[in-house]
Amino acid sequence: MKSKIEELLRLSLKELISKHLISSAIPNEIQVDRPTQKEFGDFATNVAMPLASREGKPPRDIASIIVHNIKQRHGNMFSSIEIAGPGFINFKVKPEYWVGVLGDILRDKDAYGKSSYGKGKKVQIEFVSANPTGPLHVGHGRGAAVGDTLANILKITGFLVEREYYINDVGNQMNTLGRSVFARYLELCGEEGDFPEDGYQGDYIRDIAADIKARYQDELLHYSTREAVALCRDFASKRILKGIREDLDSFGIEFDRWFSESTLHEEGKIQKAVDILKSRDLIYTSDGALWFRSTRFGDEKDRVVRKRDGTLTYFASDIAYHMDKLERGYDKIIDIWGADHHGYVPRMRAAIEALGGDGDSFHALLIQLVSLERSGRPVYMSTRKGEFVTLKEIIDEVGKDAARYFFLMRKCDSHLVFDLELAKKKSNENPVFYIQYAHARICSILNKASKMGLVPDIGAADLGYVSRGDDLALIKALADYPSLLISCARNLEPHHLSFYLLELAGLFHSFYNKNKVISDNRELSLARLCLVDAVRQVLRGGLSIMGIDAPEVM
RNA sequence: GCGCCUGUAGCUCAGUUGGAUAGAGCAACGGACUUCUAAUCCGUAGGUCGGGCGUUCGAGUCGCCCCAGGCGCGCCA
Repeated sequence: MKSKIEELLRLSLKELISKHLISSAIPNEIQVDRPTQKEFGDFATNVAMPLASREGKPPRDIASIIVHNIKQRHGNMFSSIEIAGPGFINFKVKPEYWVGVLGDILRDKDAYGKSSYGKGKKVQIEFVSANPTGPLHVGHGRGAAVGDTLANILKITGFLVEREYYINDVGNQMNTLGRSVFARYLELCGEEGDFPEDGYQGDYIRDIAADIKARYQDELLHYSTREAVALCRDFASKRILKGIREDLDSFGIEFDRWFSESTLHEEGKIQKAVDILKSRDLIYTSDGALWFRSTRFGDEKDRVVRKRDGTLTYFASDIAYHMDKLERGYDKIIDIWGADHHGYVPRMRAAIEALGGDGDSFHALLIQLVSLERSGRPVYMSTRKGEFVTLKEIIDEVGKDAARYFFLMRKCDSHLVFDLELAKKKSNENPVFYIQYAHARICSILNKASKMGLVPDIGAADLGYVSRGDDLALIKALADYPSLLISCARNLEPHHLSFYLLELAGLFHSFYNKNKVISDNRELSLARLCLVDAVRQVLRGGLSIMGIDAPEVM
């Protein structure tokens, strides 16, 4: 509905310009809002105000020209169009037009909410990308939920989306992993195992070592340390990666591509990237190391890509990785990182620009910390000791649905407090439950109705029965859904969806308590069945975008 | 010291990219089940939007300066 108003305004302005009633160009973004005050109508626009300053006329005069034109062209759609305050134009849409939304929803089914906002542009979204050195923990869970949901939102708003997981399977941390496992293995063999200072502490390391022991017995004792560590490293990373895949699977997340860092080395892509930068005079040698001139692109200092000892930095791989992304021709590249990597953004952006990419098409979404609570009391975690709470533990305790919702109920750059007890509650305090319950309630109504021979049928229903009061309020909320998704996509902010669904569920619960859907009035019942069926569809669709089930019975 | 994020009701947070009188939920109090799911709903209260200055028709939103908290600032990953 909102985009329809925008379209009308655009057409109207176009005509006014061609008739020379307005001389400036159409603003590229016409702003239409839902006003906070009910008296102001259903929609409001401020177009007249920015235009006024360019036209050198009072805003209210401009507004009146626009209003006159729209009344002429599309007057039958509105019950009133008024000019208010400094120059707002307020629209009140006729109920007949509002109820049409129900038809859209029931006809389009799961496609309701779809739009062509993204114009088929290719978007790559890389998320989770945890090193295969340990299981996924809570923080990864938040990144996973955000990334997956954002991908779904971008898809439904008309982008072509690819999801990717980047595996850091090269570098020091992998050797540390190998040494850690080998040390535990030696312990199991009754040997002196000097556990590395910087080793991985978690119990999972012992478990992996035990598996190696079970499979190889004492064999590794006869290997050189180097060979043994390498075996442990490969065994462990494979095992851990398998675990990560399983965790993501049970979290409902699938990737289109698992991109291994080692392939960059094998295919010489890092060298290639460095050579390209070198040819553009963006690489220089200093103190025996190779530096990238990231300051040329706004970074605060230049960055090392090859250390004095000849080994490459993590950043070097990342440059090559993003060069690979650029070569794949995406219109938008989204990386989801932990907020502790924020210092990394300028240099990554610099690298992209240096390689000829558009810095503005690169977006690094930073995900803030998650802290766990249990009924308001903090659950302490220490990564250093390996005492972190894993994603698997969370899913096992509160379930996939609650976990996903909780990870999405704050905007990314806010700290998130995840209360495990709240997530398990079956009451209106728990937002997931509240939304799912609304859905189940509707299913129950539809079920009962169908036993009475009543089914929602948009062709047969007289929607005049739902064009007032609580019914109309619900319809207006449903009509917001498509533009809400666009707004999520535009700002890369999936959390709005969780708020929207909560609000819609609240409106429904309130409606439910005041009004009977199935009543003696057959016409009213049929119309309301269409209404609640539409609510059910939007709830289900929204939840599915968030990766949350919509149970029919609870 | 420099940079990024955060600061909105007692608590947890929204605020649609500068719009009209700043909103939810929880907690508290009082009510509603002979009902399509009471696992729900209705009503009542709460504010110097951290502070200050500026930009303009208009600021929670933008700029600058402070204050508080978090996180970064490696030839670590």
